[in-house]
Amino acid sequence: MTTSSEHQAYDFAYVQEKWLPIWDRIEPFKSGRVDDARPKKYVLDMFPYPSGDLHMGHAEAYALGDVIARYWIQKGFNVMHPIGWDAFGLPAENAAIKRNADPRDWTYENIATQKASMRRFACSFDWDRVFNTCDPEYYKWNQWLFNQLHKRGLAYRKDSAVNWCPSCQTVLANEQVVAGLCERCDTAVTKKKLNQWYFKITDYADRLLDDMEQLEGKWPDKVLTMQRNWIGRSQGANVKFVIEGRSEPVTIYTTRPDTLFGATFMVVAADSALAAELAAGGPVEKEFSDYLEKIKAASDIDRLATDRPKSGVDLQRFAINPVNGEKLPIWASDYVLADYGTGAIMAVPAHDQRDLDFARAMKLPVRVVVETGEEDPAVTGVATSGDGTLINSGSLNGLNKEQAIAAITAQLEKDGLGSAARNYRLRDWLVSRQRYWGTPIPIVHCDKCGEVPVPDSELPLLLPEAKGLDLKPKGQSPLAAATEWVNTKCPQCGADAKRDTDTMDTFVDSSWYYLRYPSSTNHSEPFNRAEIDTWLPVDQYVGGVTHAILHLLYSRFFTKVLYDLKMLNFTEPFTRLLNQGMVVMDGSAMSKSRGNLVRLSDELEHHGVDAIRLSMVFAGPPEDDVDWADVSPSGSVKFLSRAWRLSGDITSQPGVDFSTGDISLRKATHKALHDAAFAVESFRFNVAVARVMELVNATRKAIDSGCGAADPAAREAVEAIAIMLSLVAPFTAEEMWERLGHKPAIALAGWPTVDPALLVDDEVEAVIQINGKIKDRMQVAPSISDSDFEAAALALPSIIAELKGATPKKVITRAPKLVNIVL
RNA sequence: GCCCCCGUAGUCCAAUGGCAGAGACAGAGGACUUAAAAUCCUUCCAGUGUCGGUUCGAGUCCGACCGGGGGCACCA
Repeated sequence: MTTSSEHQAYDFAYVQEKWLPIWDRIEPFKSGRVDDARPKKYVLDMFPYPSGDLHMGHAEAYALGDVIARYWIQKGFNVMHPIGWDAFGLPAENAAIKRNADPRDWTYENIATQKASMRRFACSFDWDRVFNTCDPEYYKWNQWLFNQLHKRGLAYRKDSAVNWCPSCQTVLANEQVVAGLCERCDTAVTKKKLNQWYFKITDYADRLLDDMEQLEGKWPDKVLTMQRNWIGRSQGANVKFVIEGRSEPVTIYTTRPDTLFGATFMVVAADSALAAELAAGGPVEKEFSDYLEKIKAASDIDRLATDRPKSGVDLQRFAINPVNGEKLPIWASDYVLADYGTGAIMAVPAHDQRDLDFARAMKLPVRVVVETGEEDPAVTGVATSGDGTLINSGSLNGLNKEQAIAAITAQLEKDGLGSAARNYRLRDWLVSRQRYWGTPIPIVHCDKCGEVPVPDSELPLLLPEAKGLDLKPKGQSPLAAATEWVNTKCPQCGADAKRDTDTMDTFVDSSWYYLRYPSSTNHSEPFNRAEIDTWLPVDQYVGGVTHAILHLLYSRFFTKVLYDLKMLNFTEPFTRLLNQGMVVMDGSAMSKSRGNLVRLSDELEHHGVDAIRLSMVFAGPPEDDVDWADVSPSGSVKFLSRAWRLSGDITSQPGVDFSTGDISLRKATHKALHDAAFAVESFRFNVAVARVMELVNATRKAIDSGCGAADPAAREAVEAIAIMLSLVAPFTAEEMWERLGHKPAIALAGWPTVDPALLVDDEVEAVIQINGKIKDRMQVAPSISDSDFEAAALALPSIIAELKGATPKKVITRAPKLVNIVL
């Protein structure tokens, strides 16, 4: 075997091979031994989906997560940095269909591949805590949690028009429909009336919104905004309208009750039960059903077109406006949504653009009730939705919008005609899927007892073997064909019964996985309360912004449910969130079809693990996309070898007293340690790297033409460089550490204590300005007082000359950096 | 259409309201070398998208606009 001294050039391949087995033995990243007195830190990377080997995106994400985890370890924390696999889902199933194989085999093979790659990538994971969501030991608890939700009415079934992907042949959650397309395969999503399982996330809408206060400043604003928009709370009023010829009044929801006097017609959602009822038996029944057929045929894409002309059917029925007794014609149209509010609206064309568009198309009257000073909407075609003075509105006349809303809401409540109300854009979470590779829903359907949960003692309800099942999508779960599995006895009455054949959305799996890591081998409960209390909530979560709504919202929901079940003592799962950007090539996402795919394995082969990690971290702020075309992995190699070379130059012995070392290099070292720590804690990892580069440059210079290699300050500097580098380039750092005479592992060396005395400069260069323009500079002591500083500045010959005897109007002094003389 | 983020050298990016340049890539030159590579050193390059405002002082704060990116989108 070659020794490191024989390697006079930096050889990343040799260093990688050398240290991996040693680290395997030392296991520096095991967390949570019982006697561990260090304060805890839970650093979590979003777990990967095992869809092949790791790619460039993984490399970036795990490099960044590693900087954080390794930093806190160096700072003396007991860090848990676990990893697992989000292993259920469609890609495995599709791959299995294509190869006529078992999704299990494909999945576990990919997990093994990724795991090996992560080890080579030197991820600081605690390998003792690994689990996969497709392990029965894990999905058992999915089922257990499903039962908990079911028991409390938070998991329920209903008939509804659901999003249906004709290609995947499965239903999709609202969150999985992106611009009318299936998020997975980009097929246009259609609607289908089905009986499906839902989680009642809408019960938690207010808390999901209000608890975001806890996350302010700790999560990216962007994500908080996206979640707020997604939940979409709106404040308004419900108003009851009497319908001629119908015993029950119809309630409508509006955010503008102040415009009630301006309502000139009513619209009900064409696909609502109410519309069908109002049309039934009337003169327009045929016209209505034709219209309904037409809009059902339209895809979501058509529906999304903003300039689509308004359409509808006059139902020839009438509603009575409760405030003025006017008869309003009732129309059915698809521009009103059946599942928002009450599926019926009052139309105020003067002050709502959609209503105005409809009124103009159908030649319906427009009545202005809020004078905004703008032109008549009936003429311009532009609704005036802003504030103004109420007119044509009885007792509301003269009020502004806000006053009118308060007044009319109070009046309606008093008269029993309406009440203040809230609505949400958020819909309940559709969790059932008609596919094989997921957690079976633990419900038995019994003719006598109805929905009966599989008893906890019988969990996990194992997924039947894939062998012999046709996994091809056909609109019904493949599990339905597993007759032996489907046919069972009712757990309650013992009669013949059938199992539910749907599986759970894989987002159920990922909604609570972070709770499992502390207890990943616990067989008797999903997670252990004492361990949860020790480790949770997650201190730092790292992952892509693609999960800004779906995964993060669902996880927050689960946490709140579990809090209500008294299984947790916190209400937000992720204290801090960092969203890393994507790795792109020449400005666009990498893909095989684009021909701009960069293979991680090739990059690692050419430049080594450390250089790739360094390139990812140094490329820019972590939230920004990394354009691989802009980064220079060979530059990273160059820098690493420069740093590595320093470790071979040091001639002093380990343990030498640094305090006798060269003061200027010592100052540079302590400043770098201080600044790099600050940069890491504020997620400016690229800046932290720059600080290390600076110190490397300063140390090179000091050794070559300054204090020399034997000076204790040189050792102090190089040790600091190695420790700082260990966050980003663990192999190089470990090799440097050994060449410096230390034993592994540098990951546990500890961040050197910064001496505040060494952070103070002897002298600083101050700037003297006149009217904000720099006129002179001077060297001053950092501790100089404002008055001394000002006097010294005014005494400078150049300043005296410049002032020509004029008296300054004002002098702004910021010791020790700047004096600004205002004339 | 509404909301959010971002515009700094050829490129990627730094700069608690206080000297626009920390770091790097690319380029140029030099030292070393028979030469090259490697290494070391030196160096060119913008006044911060545009216009206005606040301020003693603005890349930084405010407003408008231009350009780029993202989210939501008939949610009454």
